[in-house]
Amino acid sequence: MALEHAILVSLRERPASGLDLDRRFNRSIGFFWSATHQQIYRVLKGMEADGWVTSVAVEQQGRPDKKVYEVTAAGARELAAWLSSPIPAEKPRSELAIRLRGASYGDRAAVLDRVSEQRADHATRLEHYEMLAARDFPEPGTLTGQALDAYLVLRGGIRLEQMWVDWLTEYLHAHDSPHGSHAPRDTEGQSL
Amino acid sequence: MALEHAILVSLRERPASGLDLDRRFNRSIGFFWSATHQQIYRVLKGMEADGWVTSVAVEQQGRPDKKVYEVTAAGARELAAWLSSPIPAEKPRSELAIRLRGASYGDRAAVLDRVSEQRADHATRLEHYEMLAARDFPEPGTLTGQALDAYLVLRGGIRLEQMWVDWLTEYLHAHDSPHGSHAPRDTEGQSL
DNA sequence: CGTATCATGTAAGGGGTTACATGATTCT
DNA sequence: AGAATCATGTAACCCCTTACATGATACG
Repeated sequence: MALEHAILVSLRERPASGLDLDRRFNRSIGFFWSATHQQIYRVLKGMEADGWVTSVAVEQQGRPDKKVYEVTAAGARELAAWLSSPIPAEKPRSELAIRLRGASYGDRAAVLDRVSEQRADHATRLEHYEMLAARDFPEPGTLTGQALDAYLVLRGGIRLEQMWVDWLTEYLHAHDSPHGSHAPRDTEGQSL
Repeated sequence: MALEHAILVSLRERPASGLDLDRRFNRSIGFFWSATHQQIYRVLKGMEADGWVTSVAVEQQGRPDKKVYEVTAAGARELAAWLSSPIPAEKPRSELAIRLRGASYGDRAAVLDRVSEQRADHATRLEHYEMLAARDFPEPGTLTGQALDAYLVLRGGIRLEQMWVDWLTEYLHAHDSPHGSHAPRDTEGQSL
């Protein structure tokens, strides 16, 4: 049930509507948790029924009204309790790893192409995260509290993307160079 | 639908019963995909109905019979097609990151304790993976085909655990030291 | 006028987890 | 006799995804 708590964190940082939250889940928070708008609206409804959040209809000019949610005292209590509760083991879920492992049971060249695409995606995301870090946190040494946490989570995103790029580079390199009887690839100009 | 294909990969490496697969999902394959035995049995039944696998009852001495599954030609075709198919974007799911991000809305000391536990877990897993790599792949440079893939996936597990240890170390250090003389140090052990 | 964006939903179904069930055999 | 392991399941539930729905206003 981490989505509820991710929403609580986001709403404590700043009140928001369902669509606002949807946008946030495509940005900072979404680096480590994803959610669709359907899910967000449904969960918000449940959270309001549980008394964790309240909503106020806000009129806008030239736009439909929106329901802006904020965290109640009960919601803040729930979040605090959750933050101190034991962390269940994270269960791995990487489809790409299965493909890497099973590559010899299909068209290896095709798999390597997919891996190259994937590496390019991760490299792009890595650049994006690094840009965000430089833009939003130019002086990390001075940060404290919530801003420091936000920065450190972004650092995690950078580390994770860097790991993917490194790993996939190792995979491609191991399959390209040593017994290089495969088709020549190396489309992406990637350093090693 | 990656579980079916993870099972196909595993069964192509070697035929197995449901419980065998369950054990494998706590080992090599499980480094990047987890599954409970209930799920495995249910999915195996569906796969047999679809004609992707067949089972043979095998008698054992002093133990109950077991149903050993192996991949059919249709299953092999399905796996090959899947391996060449586009890879959907991996959707992040890290409860720990949400806790890091939200730490200032609860008892920070308690959160830091949880993070320490988590770091210790990842460090233990890292050691375990490195032991497996040293034991099972003493000469990585000589590997090819399926064995090379298995090794490279294990390398990914090592990289991932290393990333967690480094990240959580950075987090703890940033919140421990009074003044962030911030030099996020990597332990990035470079590969072959 | 048609398309895009803002904003909030409903409905159906897939995938996964948790709890419980069953029956045999080996170990202490 | 009791516990642990081997081996295979059922049932209920929860979370999430995919597809579809609605109605407004802004843009070209």
